This record gives sequence, C-alpha cells and structure tokens, in this order.
Amino acid sequence: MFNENPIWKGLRRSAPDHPRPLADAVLRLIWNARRISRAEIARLAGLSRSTVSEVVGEILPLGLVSEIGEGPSRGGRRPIVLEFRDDSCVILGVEMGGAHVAVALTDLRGRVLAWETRGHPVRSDPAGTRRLIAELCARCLESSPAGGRPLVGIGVAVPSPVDPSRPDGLSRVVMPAWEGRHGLEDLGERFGVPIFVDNDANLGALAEHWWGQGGGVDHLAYIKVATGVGSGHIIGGEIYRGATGVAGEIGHLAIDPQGKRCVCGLRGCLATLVGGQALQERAAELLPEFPESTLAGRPFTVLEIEDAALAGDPLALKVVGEVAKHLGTAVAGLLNLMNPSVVVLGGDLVQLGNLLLDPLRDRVKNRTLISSVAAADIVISELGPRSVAIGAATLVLKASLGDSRLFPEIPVPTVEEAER
Amino acid sequence: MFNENPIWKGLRRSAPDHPRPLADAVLRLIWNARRISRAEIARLAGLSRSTVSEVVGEILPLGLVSEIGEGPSRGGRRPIVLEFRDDSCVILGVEMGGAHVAVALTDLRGRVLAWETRGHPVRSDPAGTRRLIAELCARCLESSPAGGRPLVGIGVAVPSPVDPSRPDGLSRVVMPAWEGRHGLEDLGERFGVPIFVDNDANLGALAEHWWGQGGGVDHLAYIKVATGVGSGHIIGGEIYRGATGVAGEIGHLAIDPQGKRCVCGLRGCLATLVGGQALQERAAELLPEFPESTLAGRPFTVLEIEDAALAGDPLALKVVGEVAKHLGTAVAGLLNLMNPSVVVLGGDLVQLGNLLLDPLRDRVKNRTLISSVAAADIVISELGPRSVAIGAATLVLKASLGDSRLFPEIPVPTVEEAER
DNA sequence: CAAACTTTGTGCGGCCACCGATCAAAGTAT
DNA sequence: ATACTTTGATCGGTGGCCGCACAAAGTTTG
Repeated sequence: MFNENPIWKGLRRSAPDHPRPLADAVLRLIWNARRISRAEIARLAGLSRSTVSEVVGEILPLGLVSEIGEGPSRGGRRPIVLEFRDDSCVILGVEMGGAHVAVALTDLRGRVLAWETRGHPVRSDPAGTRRLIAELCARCLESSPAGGRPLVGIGVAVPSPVDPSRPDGLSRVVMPAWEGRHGLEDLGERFGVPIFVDNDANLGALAEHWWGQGGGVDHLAYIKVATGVGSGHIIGGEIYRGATGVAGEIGHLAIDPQGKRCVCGLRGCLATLVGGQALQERAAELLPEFPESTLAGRPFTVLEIEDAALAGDPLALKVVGEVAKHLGTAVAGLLNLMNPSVVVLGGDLVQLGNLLLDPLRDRVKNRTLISSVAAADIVISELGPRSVAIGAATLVLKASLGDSRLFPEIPVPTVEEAER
Repeated sequence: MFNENPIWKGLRRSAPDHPRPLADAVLRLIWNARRISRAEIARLAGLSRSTVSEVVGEILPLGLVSEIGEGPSRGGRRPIVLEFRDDSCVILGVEMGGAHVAVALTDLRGRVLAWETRGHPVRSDPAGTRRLIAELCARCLESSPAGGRPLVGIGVAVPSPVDPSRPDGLSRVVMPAWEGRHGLEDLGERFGVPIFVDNDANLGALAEHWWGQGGGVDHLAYIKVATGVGSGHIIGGEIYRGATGVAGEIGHLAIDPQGKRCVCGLRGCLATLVGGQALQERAAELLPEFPESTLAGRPFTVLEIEDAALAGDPLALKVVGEVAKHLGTAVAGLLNLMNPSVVVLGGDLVQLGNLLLDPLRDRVKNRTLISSVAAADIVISELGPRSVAIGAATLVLKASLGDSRLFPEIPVPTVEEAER
C-alpha cells in the first residue's frame, strides 16, 4: 500500500509538535542565499512581502540572521540586506574511525574552526573512546579562535551500520565490544546539547553533498577507501539508509568469483581486493616478481606503498592499478544499480590521485552500457580526510535548519554592537 | 547544497496550482481504509470532526465516495460508513513488451476487469504498435463487464529507461526505431484522458508494492526475468529513477569476468547468463553432455526448457540451476547496495517456482555479510505476468489519488439509486 | 426501565496564517 | 521636475481549521 501514517506530512500548517514551519522555511532560504532582502525572499518563495516581513520579524530575535545594511537598488528603494550569521554558533562533528578519533569544530557553513585527532583502539575500548571523544570535544571548544559561542549539538560518525529504527544502536557484528549501543547520551548531557549519530560513510556523503563537488546534485555516492571500503548515498537530499540501515555496503560486492576468501565467507568481495590491508597483502604476494622494487626486503606500510607508487615504483604501480580496476568494477555496478549523478572518492587512498582515478574511470567506461550512466562524474574528495567529521557536524546543522528550535539561544547584538 | 526550489513543498496550505490539499488527503485516507466513518477519519488524521465533516461534504459530490449505511456502535450513536467506490471509474494499463502488447482494464483497486494481449514486433514497428495499443484499449473498454464507466487515464509501460527530465522520451539506444519519442499523445487525445508513461520494471515494482507481497514495505525491488532481465525499485513509496532514469539496471552487473561477451561490450553481464535467450544458448551448449535429455535432437523454446525442468529433465535442471545461482549473485549485490525489504521476482521464468527460488536464496545467503541484509524476503510475484500492465494502471491511480482533479466527472447516484 | 454516559455528525463563532491594498520612503528613468 | 519602481511596514480581510455546543442515537448502570 502507501502513505501509512504520515498522510498529513506538510499538510497542517502548524502541527502541535512544530509551530510556525514557515519561519523555519524562510530561515533555510536565508541560509541558502547567505545574503538576501525581504523582497527577494518573497519572490523566491512565492510569498507576499507582508508575510515575509512578519516572518522575518520572528526570525531576527533568534540571533541567527542580521540586517547588515542596504543593497543596490533595482530601480526603486534600496533593500535591507539580511545575512545569515554563520558564526553565531558552533557545531562539533566527531569521527570514530577503526583506529582513531577525530573531532571538528565547525561554524554554520561547514568551515572547520578547530581540529583534534588521536589514534585509539576504538573497536576494542568503548569506555576509553567515550572519554577520548569528550576530551577532544572540550579541547576543540577551548581552542576555538572565537570561543564562547553557543554550541548547537554534537554529531557522531560511527564505523558501523545504524539501523534507522534503533538510532541509539550499533551493529554487534561490526563492533562487538560496544554491546550494540554507542552510549553517547552522557556526552550530550555533559555539553548540554543534543547528539546525532549516523554511519561514517553516510556522513561523508552528506559532507560532500553540502560542501564538496556534489553540491546541488540530487543523488550522490561517496566511497571511502581506507583500511576497508564503504559507501554512503544521498538521494533527494536525504541520507539513504535502506530498509535496515545497511544500504550502500559496496565492500562485499562480488568482483572476482575466483578471488580470495573474505571474512564474510565468500570469495572475491571488493573488500578483499581494495583497501589498505588488501594493498599490503597483494604487494607482498607480487614481491618475488619485482625484486628491484623499493619495497623489497623489508616490511612496509600502506603509506609506503602509496609513496612508492607516486614515485613510480613498478610493483606499487601494478598493485595500485589492480586496486583501481577492481574498484572501477564495483563502481560500475553501483552506477548501474543506483545511477547517481556524482561519485566522490574519499579516504586515505585518494592521495594517489590520477593513479587511482584514471584506471578506475577506464574500467567504468567499459562496464556501463548506457551512456547516461557512464556520464556520472567520478571525482576525488576536496574535503579529504576531514569529510566524515565535517559530515557529522553537518548532520546537526541539517537537523537544526529543519527545526530552528534546535538552535541555542544566541545573544542578539545591540544596535551599537551591530554598527561596530 | 540542498532544498533548491521545492522549499515550500507542503508548507503552503493552498498552492495556486492545487487548492484544497486536505480534501485529497482525506480522499486518500478513505481509499486506504476502504470503509470508514467521519469520526474515524478525524481520529486517524488528527483532525477535528467538524473539519472532517466539511471536507467530506466536498468529497461526496465527486462521486468517488458513497455513504453506504450505518456501522456498529462504539458505545454511542452509530457512525455513517463512507465507502470508496472502487468501481466508480476504470483505468487502462498498457504493457509494451519486447515482442508483445498487453492491455489491462482495472478498477480503482487494481482488479483486472478486462485483459487483451497480442504478439507484435514492438521494437521495430512504432506506428503499428501505436495502432495496436489503441485497438486493444478500445476492445478492453468495449468488453468491460460494466461498460460506460468513465476512464481516468491510460498508463503505459515501455521497455526502455525513462529519463525523469524528459518524460515523453525513450532511449534511442534500446529502441532506435522509435527515434527517441513514444508518440503516445494521440492515444490520450483519442480517449480524452491523460497519459502516464514509465519504465516496465519500475511499474512492475509499483504494482507489487500496491497490490502484491510488497505491500506496506518502505523499499521494494522488482526483478523481471523474461527475454532479458531488468529491475525496478520503490523507495519510500515512490518509484526510484536515479539521476538519469536508468537506476536499477541489474542486467549489466558483472557476474563472471570470464563469461560470454555481452551486447554492451563486456563479459559476464547478468544479461548474458540469465533470461530466455541465455537459457536457450546454455542448454544448446550443454546438450552434448546430456544425450538422454528430452530436449535432445530438435530445436526447443524457452518454455520447453522450463517444462522439461519442471518434469525433472537433468539438462534443463542443470541450466535452470545455473541461472538461479547467477541471479542469486546479482540479487546479493543488489541487497548489499540498496538494502530493500522485499525482492519480488516476476516475468516468465518465475513459473519455475522453487526450482528457481531455492538455489537463488542459497546463493544470496552465502553472499551477504550482514544478517539484516540477508533477511530480506525474496518471493515470487503473485500478480504474475500481469504485474507490469497492472502497474501501468496503478501509475494513473497513484497520480489521481495525489490530485483528485485528475478523476473524471462521475455521475453521482441519486438517493433512489443508492438505496437500490 | 429510567437515568447517566458515549459517540457521531453538524453548525457556529473564533483564531491565525497569509494575502492584497495602501502608504511612506527612497531610489531610477525621462 | 515629473513619473514610475521598488522596498518594507501596516491593516483589514479571507479562508482553513479548531473548539464548543447541540441534537440524535446508541450503551451501560442502578
């Protein structure tokens, strides 16, 4: 069937749980435009100027929007320019990686004001991780160049699927030591703000959609290639989670039925062929054929393989080329099935640049029938390793722009301060 | 960024292009409930009884809903029961297949009132196909057991991707003779109703979601295995089209890199391994190993292979088992990437029943890491070969329930007629 | 069996979101 | 200088929806 309960979604002008939706919508519009006059809002939104005047009168006391002077005339009276105050408050975005924690403090435009990161055995030490997150959050807030601004909320990216029906839960399979719960409620209480949690690849996708090259497209896929490989999707501006919150798990697509056995119990998963660990294993495997390689005769890290490839080492180049082709096969499958407008590659491996991108694009071109699918842009993240933490902060921003009551009280500048 | 233009989606109580959205919402609610009192509507929708009374007063003259008497008391006055009149008008659903045309006449509950089908070289003969569609539509309307009921619209399923930005277009690649346009506007003019067009697999998915086992789930995938193989998706109650309208093309997923060359120019696509043609080729290939097979020594059709498999012929069983496993690999990839709640199998091949389903489910269980993904239901369509045509009619129903002005004028029965 | 209570559907006054008209202020075109 | 435009504020009006009151018709209770 269809339309079960949310029949009234958007139909009632003021639901008891969300008064004045119009004010929020206008606030979003101002955020989008950054600087805009009341008359312009009326034109864009199809509202009357009188309504916009009234609504703006409600918004101004929130402290998120200021009148910053007059704009150029369009043939008549000069408009009063409203500006969204990106710096009126701050947001914390936390990335829980497999082996590290990173925290970003951002403003309301996704700019990173402070950045803290530290290695930690996240998977095996839940309590220590929670303590570390709180510590790094506090350090970010203290070190902030413009301290004392109110905090909106804390977004947390976890390296586990998040079931939409149990937002406080974690996968017991992926993170057994965490016993199925992230237990981050205390973090919110300590800082007195709400907590938002989602999967890391999903939040990377969100960040790329809001701030990266995926701006303005309807459907974006983000692929994170680090120790492992995962992917997240934005469809119609929203994070796509699937029925049970595990959508977009590109890691166990079948690439080569004759391939290595994977932890999931089958052969030739993308995860066995792509990612840091696979890179190391494959390099060790091919070493006998390349005795002259700079990697020969000693243990080596993933980073060293990447550096060797960038320096032109034939073994490293071969390994990277193979990885790129396997990834290309998976991306082709993803394009065929989900048909996104943009695929953004993130994670450590993307520092390889065109060494990764060129063979990947070649493989995709060969593996997609319909030209419009192959026309999808495949690009490397400009946000780099920070995209997941930024995405976590963006999750808070997105929620707050959807319901302005989530914003904290902001001291409204007096006339003298505003004129200063 | 986000939220480009449809910022006001659902925020304005009466957009100039859609007055009285509440009446439409209540109409949908009545459709959902089939029989319901005003008071019950008020409870379900969170509206006041006075508002519901007023809105129902607007809806009754449309002729789509009737008062059919009193219901049981709940401890007070007995309610007046409103019933959605499923038989108040009819819808035509057209399936353009690769080699045939089928037309279903349905009521407003997806019931098939008339069914016409005829083989035709659809791909190569656009003009003849258009004539044939019009003829079959006319026959359906004439042969209808309850003739004379007004027609709401005509939905058409085409065997080609449909770009959401060009709804009147067809793929020049898949159907070159059609020159990129379906040219079905005349059909609508001839019958004086609007035309709705979408991809066949998408509409099969829609039908399964509204009428089949996929009822009530948020995300459903439909896989059609006939001459070829294609798939469609319903996400959040809506047809998912992807960025360029070609989402869900499962046919060219890479299954076996060492496999046969495909028309798309690469090896081991699902389309080369699954589907009627692949079945025939594979059976011919294996024939020497099975001289005792009932298929030996003569040309055979796909249907004969299926019958032979159902009768226990070892060659046919082997071929079908292989197909099922390949399909299972593709379905596993689909589950990993899109994470639907239900996968519905349709098309001709599903008459194989468990012969297809059992090995497919086995393969899926082995190829999905996370249990919640593997927990997706994989079922065979109950609508059978009619699902695509029914889905085409459902497209019209869905659009009309979203905007009741699309319904035709219906003669409202007088009091005497209603009491009869 | 009468009295008390419930439920349904309708009518009416009222609130509030939003609009249109109007106006003052301040610009541009001629 | 004059006519026209544009902006933003104000104010009265419209219409969607609600709360309340009420009649009708049921059920429960003493």
